Amino acid sequence: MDDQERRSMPLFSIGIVKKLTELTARQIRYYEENALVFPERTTGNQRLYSFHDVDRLLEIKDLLERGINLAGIKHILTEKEHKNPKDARVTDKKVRKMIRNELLFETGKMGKSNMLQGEMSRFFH
DNA sequence: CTTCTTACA
DNA sequence: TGTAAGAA
Repeated sequence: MDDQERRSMPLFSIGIVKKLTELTARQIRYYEENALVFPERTTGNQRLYSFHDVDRLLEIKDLLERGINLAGIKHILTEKEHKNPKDARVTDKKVRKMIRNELLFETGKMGKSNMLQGEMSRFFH
């Protein structure tokens, strides 16, 4: 099995992930509700996170600390998946640009409240 | 004892 | 987000 498979292997309980990410169980579950991470489940319905999931959570945590909301983070992560179907990574330059735009959006410097998904997409490109 | 879901401050 | 409840 290759690296990709290993990184996607469901291995950690939410308790381990809490320690690894420094996030609360509440947050970890909440981000799942918002489709930011997709942990597997055991037969007993227990969540199992992979290295990939942990990486995503750390990224979410970082973005959150930069003042970006879940919607913005979702777009950024979705963009990365779109641009990186496999491994190729998004340039730091592009990430900074998306973060800057998100911050502007948040600050409301361009009339926030109800920007539609379509506009949001164009906004990020 | 840990985790899950649901609901409420 | 935190936390309480009751179940698993």
